[in-house]
Amino acid sequence: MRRVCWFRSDFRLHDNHMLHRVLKDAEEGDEVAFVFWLNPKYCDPFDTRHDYYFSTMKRFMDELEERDLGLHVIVAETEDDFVDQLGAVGALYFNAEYVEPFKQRDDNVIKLLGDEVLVVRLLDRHLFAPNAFTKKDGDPYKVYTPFKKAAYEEVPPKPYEVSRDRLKRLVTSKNEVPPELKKQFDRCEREWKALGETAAKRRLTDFVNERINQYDEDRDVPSIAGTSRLSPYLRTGVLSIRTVADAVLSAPKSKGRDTYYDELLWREFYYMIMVQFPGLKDRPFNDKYKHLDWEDNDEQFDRWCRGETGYPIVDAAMRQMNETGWMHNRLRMIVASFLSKHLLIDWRKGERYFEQKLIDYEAASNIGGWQWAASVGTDAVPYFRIFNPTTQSEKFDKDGTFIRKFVPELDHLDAKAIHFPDASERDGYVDPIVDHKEARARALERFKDAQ
DNA sequence: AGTCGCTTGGT
DNA sequence: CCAAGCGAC
Repeated sequence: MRRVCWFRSDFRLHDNHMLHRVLKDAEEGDEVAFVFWLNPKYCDPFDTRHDYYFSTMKRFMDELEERDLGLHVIVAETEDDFVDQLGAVGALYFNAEYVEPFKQRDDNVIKLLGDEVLVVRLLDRHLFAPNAFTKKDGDPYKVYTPFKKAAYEEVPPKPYEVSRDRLKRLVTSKNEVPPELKKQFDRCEREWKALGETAAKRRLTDFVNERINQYDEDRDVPSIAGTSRLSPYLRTGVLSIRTVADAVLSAPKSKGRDTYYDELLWREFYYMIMVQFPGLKDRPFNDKYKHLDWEDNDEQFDRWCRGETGYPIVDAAMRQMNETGWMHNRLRMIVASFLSKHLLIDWRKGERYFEQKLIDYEAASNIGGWQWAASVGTDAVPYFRIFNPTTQSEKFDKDGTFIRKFVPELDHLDAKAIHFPDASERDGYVDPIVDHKEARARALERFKDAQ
């Protein structure tokens, strides 16, 4: 039998549910093929996240080749065409996606394959199934804390073993780089550091050994590497969430460790919410804010995107994302609060801008985070908790180290002035596009109207 | 996973 | 002046 493993965002050989399972199922005389569907539709416009994704894929293919394995790449724009090009399939294996449009795509492919083909769709990208926890009445949780309590009762799954030797014996596919893929590889210009499985595991080990104990405090300071910085690996599947959880829970108990594990559970929570309540990319969880009167100000939105709001911490954060494809989490909260409260611009525009730019974009986490910051989500920040960007800056970027890095025109200012330079100190920098006090009052009023 | 404005009690 | 405490948003 020909067993096909369909790689999507899971560029790794270790702890891969799909690979573990196919090796378990394969019998004498079977062959295993690795396939990848390249859909040119999703490659334009080619932004930083594409650069990161395809650079990661290239690295993965190099690693496969070293082991005498390879990826059969299919170029197709429709599910029909993809299934046609799959060739003979006895069984199809893949790690499940639960969020649209990917779930629908997978459903369509399964349908086209017909009843003759064994389809094995596996939980891999998360620790727990999206329906693993429900309240006593059977409804899904809508509030994080009780969800977390339920999740703490459960032991997360251990990493899945994948035998390299058995892979080598069974896998017959070889690397192929059709012109369309070559084109994407050629468009990659960035020098990404630390791509691939080995680098990812090293970063995990380093975080768990050296930094996790201080995570609860250090994670809020954008100028230091206090966070795990594992999200790009989780996004591309270079690192498995089980491997992460296993390493974290094996570390000595500490406040930092528990806080970090809670962050993994926030990731589980938001994905569970997205599965249980479809459509949240386009509508707020809280119906009350369905018709909130957002400002339609393209100029201010563009200024926010470019990092030219005149609030140094906001601009530094946006420039970090524009330049590197990643933004520190404390800053994600600050810029999201600024867009949705100070500018009163629809959170969906910000969510989509993040989608375009972030190399670690996960729909559920991003949408959950945006709805949280904009106060329109489940278990969101109350609308009257409005971040003061200057206060946040003074608190978490005390001496302005982070601002100096991404807004060099302010580097000459001292640690006091840099958080919000006054008119005489703004030479070469933009004036603030809104007044904090006025903007705050306007947001309070607007949200109050919707109560 | 807030901030503001006010009071109180200190210099 | 300023820190700490508090209720309100």
